[in-house]
Amino acid sequence: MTTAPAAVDRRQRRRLETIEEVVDVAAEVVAEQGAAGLSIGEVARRMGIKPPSLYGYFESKNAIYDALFARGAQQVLEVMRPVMRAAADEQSLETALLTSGRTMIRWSIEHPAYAQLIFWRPVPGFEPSPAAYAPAIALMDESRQSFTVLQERGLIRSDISVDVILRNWTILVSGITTQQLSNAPDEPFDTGTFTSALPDIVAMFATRYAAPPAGRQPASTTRKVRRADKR
Amino acid sequence: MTTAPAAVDRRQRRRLETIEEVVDVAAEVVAEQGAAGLSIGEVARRMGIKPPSLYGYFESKNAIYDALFARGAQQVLEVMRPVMRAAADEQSLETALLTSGRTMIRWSIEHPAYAQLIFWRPVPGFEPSPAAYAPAIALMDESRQSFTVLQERGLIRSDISVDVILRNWTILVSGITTQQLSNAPDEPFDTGTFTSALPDIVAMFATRYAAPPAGRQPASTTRKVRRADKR
DNA sequence: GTCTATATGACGATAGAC
DNA sequence: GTCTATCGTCATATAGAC
Repeated sequence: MTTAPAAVDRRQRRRLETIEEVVDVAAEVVAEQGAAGLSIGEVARRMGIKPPSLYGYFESKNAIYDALFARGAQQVLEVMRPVMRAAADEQSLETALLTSGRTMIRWSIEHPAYAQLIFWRPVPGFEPSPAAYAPAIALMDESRQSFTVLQERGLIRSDISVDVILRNWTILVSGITTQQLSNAPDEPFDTGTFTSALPDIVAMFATRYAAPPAGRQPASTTRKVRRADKR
Repeated sequence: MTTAPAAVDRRQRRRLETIEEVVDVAAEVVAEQGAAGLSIGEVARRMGIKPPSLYGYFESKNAIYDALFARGAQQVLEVMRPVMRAAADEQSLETALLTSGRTMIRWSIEHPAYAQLIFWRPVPGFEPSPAAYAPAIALMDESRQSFTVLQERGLIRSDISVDVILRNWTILVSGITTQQLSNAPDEPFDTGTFTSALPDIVAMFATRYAAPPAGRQPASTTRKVRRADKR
């Protein structure tokens, strides 16, 4: 029969492969031309088909953006998940942040096409669908979870909420990534002008938010760290 | 005579006014649609003229982007210059950074059209001309100058180069701005989720880079600030 | 079912009439 | 100095070949 399961599967599989190829090619184009430089015609040209054929797989250009966003968010989640799990078991806040920050920023620098789409909003009129956005939310949830564990383990000051810690940490990661991508996008992660600042930035953050060693905290309220903390 | 100086001046002035109007309208469009959403047709429509007429004033769409970049960079320089001068005379690194950081970030949040163009690279193929970029360079130069003064006045640690300080400071400012603009662009500066982090971030930075008070610095090499500073 | 052919309207840009 | 006319390309849509 023409509708036998095997045939359906084969066709379905072929279709999914094509969809993947579209996203692959779109990612190439975005990597070369920037997120706003994606065109359906260019994708079709590289695939050796005509632009209208793409509409059999994606109902609009924004749907391709959405697939790119989804794939990027999914990849970064997969890359970050084991690192965040390991970070929660780290011996100090500083090493935990250094490894997870390095992984996150390296991925962003090495996948600027996805990073632009996820970190910035370069495409007018495009908003990621809830499904595409889900991994990004999961990433934030797991980050919050890791910080919570670190705080419970006594490596993070207990007088500051995890949400504030997380917000401030995302600011730092976003700052390094943005500066590197917009000012020197061709520098590799390992020798980047701004990526090289990560140890500095992490030390800064850890000095402020790491829990002070037990028994070393005087009753005095004039400690520098305390004083500056009115919020 | 038709080419008498007075007539030339009047025509020249009229022309410059029109050029200004084009940039005004383009700024409106970019504020509404994002940097990549600018179209010559839309600008012409709002001005009540036809698209080709714009080519009498700008030779290309990128030339309009360039004018926008130049105006934005010029404005931010003018806004920042007095603040940076004052910052150099401030009583502490923390207050100096708080006022200048607040001014810079507030301007960026309140002028997202220009900020996008200056901080990010949202338009494929557009690079600002040297002339348009000049104010941005001047801003960096004056920032470096301010930090140098603060270091000479003993408010900044003398064992770290001004360039590293400046780089790390731009990372923090860029991080706050980017997070606010891309995650909650409609929040005003005063109550923004990320702009509210500025005092925290500044305190973090100042705790690390402010010169320790004279006479309070022990010979010990185990000071926290020192230890984390291998670079 | 998936493609090609074709059409529409907006875009950036140019040439030339007035 | 502004217009009309026009070009090539773009995203998008539909009809129909195979």
